[in-house]
Amino acid sequence: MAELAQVIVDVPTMQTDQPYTYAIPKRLESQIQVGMRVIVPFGRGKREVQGFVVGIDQPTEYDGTLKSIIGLMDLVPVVNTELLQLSRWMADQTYAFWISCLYTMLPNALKAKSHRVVRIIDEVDEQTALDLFQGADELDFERYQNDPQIVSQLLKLKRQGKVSFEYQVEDRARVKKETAIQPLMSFEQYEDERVGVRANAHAQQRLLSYLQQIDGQKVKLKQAEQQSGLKAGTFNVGEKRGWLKKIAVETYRTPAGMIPDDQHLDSPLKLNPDQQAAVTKIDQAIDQAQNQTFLLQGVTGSGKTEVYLQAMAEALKQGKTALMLVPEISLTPQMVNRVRRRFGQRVAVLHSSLSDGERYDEWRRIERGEAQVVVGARSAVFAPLENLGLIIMDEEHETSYKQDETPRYHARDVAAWRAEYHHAPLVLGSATPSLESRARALAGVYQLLRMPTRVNQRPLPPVEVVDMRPEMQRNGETNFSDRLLNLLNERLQKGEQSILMLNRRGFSSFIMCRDCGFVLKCPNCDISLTLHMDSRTMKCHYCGHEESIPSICPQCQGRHIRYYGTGTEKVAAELQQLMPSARVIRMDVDTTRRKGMHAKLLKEFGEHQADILLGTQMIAKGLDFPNVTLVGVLNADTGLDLPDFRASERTFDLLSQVSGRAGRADKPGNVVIQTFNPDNYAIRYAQLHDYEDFFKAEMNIRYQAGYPPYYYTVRIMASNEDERAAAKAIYEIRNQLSVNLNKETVVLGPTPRPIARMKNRYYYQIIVKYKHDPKLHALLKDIMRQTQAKSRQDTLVSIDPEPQYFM
DNA sequence: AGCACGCCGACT
DNA sequence: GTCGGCGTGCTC
Repeated sequence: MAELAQVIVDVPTMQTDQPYTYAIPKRLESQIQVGMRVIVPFGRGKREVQGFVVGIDQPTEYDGTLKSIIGLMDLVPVVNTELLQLSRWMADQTYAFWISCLYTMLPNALKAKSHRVVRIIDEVDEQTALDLFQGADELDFERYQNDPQIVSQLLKLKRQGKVSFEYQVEDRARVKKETAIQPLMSFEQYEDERVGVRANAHAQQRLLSYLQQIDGQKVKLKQAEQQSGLKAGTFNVGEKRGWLKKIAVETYRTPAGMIPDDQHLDSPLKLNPDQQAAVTKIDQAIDQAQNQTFLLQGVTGSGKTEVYLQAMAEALKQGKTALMLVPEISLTPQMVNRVRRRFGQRVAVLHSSLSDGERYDEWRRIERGEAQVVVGARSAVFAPLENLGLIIMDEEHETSYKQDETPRYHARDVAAWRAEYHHAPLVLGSATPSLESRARALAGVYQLLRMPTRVNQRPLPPVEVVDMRPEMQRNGETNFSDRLLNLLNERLQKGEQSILMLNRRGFSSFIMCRDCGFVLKCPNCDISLTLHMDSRTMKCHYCGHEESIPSICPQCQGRHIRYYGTGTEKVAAELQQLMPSARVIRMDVDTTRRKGMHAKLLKEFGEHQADILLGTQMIAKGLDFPNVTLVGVLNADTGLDLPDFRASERTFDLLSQVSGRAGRADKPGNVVIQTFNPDNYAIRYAQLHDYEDFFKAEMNIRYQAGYPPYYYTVRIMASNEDERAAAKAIYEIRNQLSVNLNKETVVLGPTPRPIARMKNRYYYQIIVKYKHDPKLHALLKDIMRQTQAKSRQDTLVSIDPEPQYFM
């Protein structure tokens, strides 16, 4: 019988990042399983925390007295063997705490919420009893913890032994219940009941017939009302007469408007030879349970999605499950519905816009095996699918697959791990693969599948690059070249639509004093504040600091404050002036913040309620509007000057993506790219739709400079409120790194981060570039351990393997 | 993280 | 003398 359990406790620190051994009380022995959440006492006080059972009856070195597990949070493990193993691996790879990795894999609803409660255990004088406790015998500590006076009073009472602090761990995972009716009689009994009902009580007669019809089955009340056409009141009468009873049944919160229609599924489309070749290869790997990684490189419009769908169908046919990852930004209703119409009820969708409850429901459907196809963004890579037969990652080059907070995992690596575990193929799809992946395909590590032609045989639209420098000289400061304006007007007359994209990467609108050059900066961070016209405030994008727009320069008291930079609002205003009759939909973080707004705006545009869709990067992906024949990029190069070796790659990707957006149906399209760097190679090759030559040029640059994919990289960051302490910490780390590493390994820095101060903390960083350095991993883990332990002087050290940005 | 233990200054 | 400040180290 099980006696000991190894538990990872919910205390995310380096010192507690290890299993703790607990005794299993008799009453739990038969129920407890690895992967369940438990409540355990932890620490000297009466603290209770949530933890995960990661082992049962494993040998332990610990020989102190063991505490006992208090209770189980789950009836069934929430983490299966695979995911438990994965979490362990992920913690190791990302230098994160095991507990953080476990929580990252699970829906938020399973996170513990612990409550501190202060309870009176001895006589307290009446005054305090009234003032503090308002006559009750306990109070919620969380509500008063920010009031130092009350806290000190409570602590005093505690020292006197009159109150105790207790913990309650609360499970937030709520299962939604719905009312259903349960028939209580047999067909014949209902027939007998008819006698006692007046003949003109039609509703009751109909209820009896309905109850006979459903033949003892439970039916949800809402559904019963619909099916029978009876009112809720009639069912109440039925309850009183003892014909039926109302019960609560478990149900799922189906996200609004997403109810899949059952039997009217789409059939697979006919494939062209390229698609067919790709599907055949992938199917083969599924059938033979081969852990092969494919790089599916297909130009925009080459029909990658159809390849995914048919490959997933094959996995299902084999009785396996399939996982499809897409960037959050392309998880549009259009895309989701396409999958739903192919696989119907077997699909679960994991959006970021789901509420915690909805997400938990979808997760449970997957976990119970009710859904065999999962579509979702980054974190869906942890979907608890069993028997995985295929993993697909669309737009594999997207940077959003890497989480930029701990645990800093890359969904591609997790997907690769899971594919290996399940002996399943992994398909990475993109029109513009990351250099890393394409290089691996070149080396034969991945199998390259190409789809160079578009499904509709239509050539990619011609791309015009407009040099904005002469435009500015001619027309003064403007966001619109004459050429673009002409084309826009032309579309407007023809009743066709246009998309305008504003590249906002590393870019924001700010204000500056024309007299003295003063720029309003955040008091906590080293960056200028961004102008937000909708709320008429200046905001900091890093810490959220907000203040009003000054009308007088705080430095020289001058009155010539000017707005600089370009936001969608400003462009929309200019557009309105230049083309008064055009109807414009603006799409950016401000207009889409509210839930459902994103979809609503797109729907409006799709219904041609507007002529021009103006937006930021978020409009670049996955949209497919047949009536759009013009795509304009207002400022192609704002990302090019950033101190980031991937800047060119990102610009190329972005321009390639938008270029595919025009003229997909039977109308020819135009693409206009406005830029101040018309000769830049990223822009040139994007204009020519030439990935191959871009790849070659960029690889050459990476080779020269020693960047990925020729080198691996790790970023080490140290931060502190005190700048000197942060600097000191990073130099100490630098010293540790100078020993023991390979000759080929390069340590860059330390340097202050490009944004050196954020949220009132100073940041320093080191970048390590290496090809093969077996000692580095252990050394970095060591650095983590030491820096966290070292009397935790408010210095935070974090390690980011393969950072997406160096800034 | 959160708590106890422990060692120093300023109060009933 | 003690109350209570925070620095230090431990949590099965």
